[in-house]
Amino acid sequence: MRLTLYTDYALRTLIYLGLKGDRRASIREIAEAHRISENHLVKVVHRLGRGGFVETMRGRGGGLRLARPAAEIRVGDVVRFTEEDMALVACFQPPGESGGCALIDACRLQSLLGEALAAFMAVLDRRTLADLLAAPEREAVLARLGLGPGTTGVEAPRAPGNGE
Amino acid sequence: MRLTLYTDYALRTLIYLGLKGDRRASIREIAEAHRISENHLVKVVHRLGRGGFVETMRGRGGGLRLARPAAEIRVGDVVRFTEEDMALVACFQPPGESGGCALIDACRLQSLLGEALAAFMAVLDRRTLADLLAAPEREAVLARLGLGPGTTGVEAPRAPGNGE
DNA sequence: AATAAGATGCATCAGCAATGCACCTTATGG
DNA sequence: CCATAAGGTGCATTGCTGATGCATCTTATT
Ligand code: SF4
Ligand code: SF4
Repeated sequence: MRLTLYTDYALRTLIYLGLKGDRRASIREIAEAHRISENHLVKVVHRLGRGGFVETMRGRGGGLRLARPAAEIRVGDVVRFTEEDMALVACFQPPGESGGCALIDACRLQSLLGEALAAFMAVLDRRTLADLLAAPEREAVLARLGLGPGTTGVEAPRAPGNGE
Repeated sequence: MRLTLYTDYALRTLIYLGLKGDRRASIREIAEAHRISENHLVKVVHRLGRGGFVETMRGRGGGLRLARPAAEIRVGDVVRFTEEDMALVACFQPPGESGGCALIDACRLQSLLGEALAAFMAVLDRRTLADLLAAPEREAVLARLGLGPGTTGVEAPRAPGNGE
């Protein structure tokens, strides 16, 4: 019962971008702030881009930023999108693959687990990225990430220029 | 986001034992019925025994059966007991281990995931093994497992003697 | 004794998440 | 236009750990 690091990295990235507001961030910058593998993060970011969560821009002065306001990015959607394998048990995936349980089609456990998973996701769907950013501990996060205070664009979403 | 096969095997075993009622079953028997590794099941059963879910008996004529009535075995408890690693993300386990996230102590995601996990387990805690056995598809399960009908003790919970 | 069960520990396998590397593509700037 | 700084893409490698197999011991029945 574990989420992949991949998913957590995706969420960390979104948090970082949310704190940074309008300004773009490069993959390297984010990887260094979090002390995580840059190579791995490349794939995470790319996927987030294809999923419409972040907007990437190549070339000099490029980088990434949130594609939508933080308040419109539901945590549940991110998890659903980045976590590849949401099959709690073997029978969740289409039959014929990986063994196949003898009880399939006649097992109540199956639906119970499905129900539990739905409850899990429901909690995550109730919150957006903005909720994660609004934490009172925000300043502490900023410090840990090496971002200065007052530069997040969160309390001043209408930053004049987005020039990097 | 996956439960281990270990956990699923444990639940399958309990379902099997529940259907079998008072009669003991051997590990081999259960493994064959479910077409799963006997060696692996040995460990599962052993752990279930240490956890007080099943009652094992060695030697000839030995085997295992439920240690408590099915209605008193909560699904959530079984999952909690058999699933070793319930740390959804790295930060769930005590600090100092496996990297350590830069956001720890200041991350809202952490508590949100904890909340979601609690919701997940709450669903499982609401049901007992008896609920899994009472499914209308019971006959189908019995057939698939090679157990004859009318021998489960489920519809006749007040079996006169518990003699094996 | 012989046999049929579970108990226990160790070795091995296999899948896949995680990581690294090489190279390509796109954009900016001078 | 070329140099450079970004992201895009594919493939190779590593490492963890769940899953499996095997050998041996212990316990109980007949
Ligand atoms: S026992 Fe039930 S939940 Fe588990 S794999 Fe079989 S059908 Fe699915
Ligand atoms: S980002 Fe938050 S949830 Fe993820 S590991 Fe760090 S502290 Fe935990």
